[in-house]
Amino acid sequence: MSLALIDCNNFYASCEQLFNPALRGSPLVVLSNNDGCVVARSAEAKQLGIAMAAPWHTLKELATRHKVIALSSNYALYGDMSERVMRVLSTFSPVQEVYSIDECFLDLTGAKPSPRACGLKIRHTIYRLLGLPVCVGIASTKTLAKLANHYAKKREAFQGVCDLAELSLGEVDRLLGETPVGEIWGVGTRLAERLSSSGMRNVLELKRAAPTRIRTRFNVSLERTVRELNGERCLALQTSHVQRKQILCSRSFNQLIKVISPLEEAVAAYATRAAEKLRAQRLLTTCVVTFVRTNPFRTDLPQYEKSTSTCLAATNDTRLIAQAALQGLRDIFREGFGYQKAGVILSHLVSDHQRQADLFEQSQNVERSDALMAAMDRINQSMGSGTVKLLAEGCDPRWAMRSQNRSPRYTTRLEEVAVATAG
DNA sequence: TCTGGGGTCCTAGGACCC
DNA sequence: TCTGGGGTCCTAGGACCC
Repeated sequence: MSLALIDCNNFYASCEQLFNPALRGSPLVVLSNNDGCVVARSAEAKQLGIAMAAPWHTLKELATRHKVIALSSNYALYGDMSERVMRVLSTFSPVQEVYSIDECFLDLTGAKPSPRACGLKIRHTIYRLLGLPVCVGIASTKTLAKLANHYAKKREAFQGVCDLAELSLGEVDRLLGETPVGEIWGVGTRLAERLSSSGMRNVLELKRAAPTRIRTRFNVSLERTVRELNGERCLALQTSHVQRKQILCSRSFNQLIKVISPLEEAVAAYATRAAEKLRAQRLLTTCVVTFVRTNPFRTDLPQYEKSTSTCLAATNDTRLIAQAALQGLRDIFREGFGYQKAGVILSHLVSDHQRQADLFEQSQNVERSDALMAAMDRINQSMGSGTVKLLAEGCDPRWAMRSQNRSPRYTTRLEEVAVATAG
């Protein structure tokens, strides 16, 4: 079996450079919501030693010195480019798992003339059609394909496509021996530390560990990882659309909030967004969680964190969901803290065609609710998000996040569309 | 002094991913 | 001053049952 992992290089940064070629060749970073952390870096920014997820405010001096360009994230643009990439990739194999916004697995078993040749063609095609660079890792399991992709990116000799099956066992083990254990998919900083102190510092050392022993000393997930490193498939491809288990909407504020009224506006707005996502996925929720927290980095200030959940008869009505979320907020709000973040989680989701008749609810009400929600969604889709909204969201959201340097939504807003110009 | 054993379900929290 | 958002899975521990 040949599983391929296709991953776009520096995806967000590459998207920005695609629509604004003047950005090419400069160190470029894309920032998270609220312009908080670095979430993508161009090759030049990586060379400066800028780490993934580094807080932007700690990099200001370095950035000024090296003229680093920082853009706010533009998810409308990245989401649209992602769809195009996935559509092109789907033509190379009937078996595709879209794993994240910038990567997918393809089953290239039996590809002619070889899986690696197919990988090279994929790379060439995506660049020709969409202008985005991708790398391809190929192996017999997902965990190994992820590693192969890492080698395809890091080692020039592979020319962007690495099929571990084309290497000898000795060559593979030499590569694994040179790779820190933290590079493995599923091994984060905590596990890497624990593995290191148990004498497993590189991938080869973990590969040679006894799976059952790993299970007792660590956990079942790491046992699967060890088996996958040895070519035993434990993680299946998720080719069909899997139903979400929860929908979350939360944001940090641009300043600490001390009183409840702006929190209420924010929670009403998050509940509204979450309900929109719920309807878009044709789901109903039966449990609404509201949470708030202070800024954990401000050790000089008193800390508070609390969540609460409310059960509902299955619904997708923004009004009911917002009402439940706001009631939750009033239950957990405490005076005397500076709140930095709030959020709404919808869980215990069910499909909207298995709505259970509520004895106390007249079906008429459900129909009217459905019609109202559909009308709101239509208006907001055609005339812009927030055209129709709950009064509870407020009209002047001073708590809204920063996004000071977002590029135009070149591909999804007519008034911001990219136009090719001569010269 | 010695206080069953085996099972299920739920929740909170941790760790990880991109 | 400024430290993301949206997910998943696993585990431990408590409550409860017979």
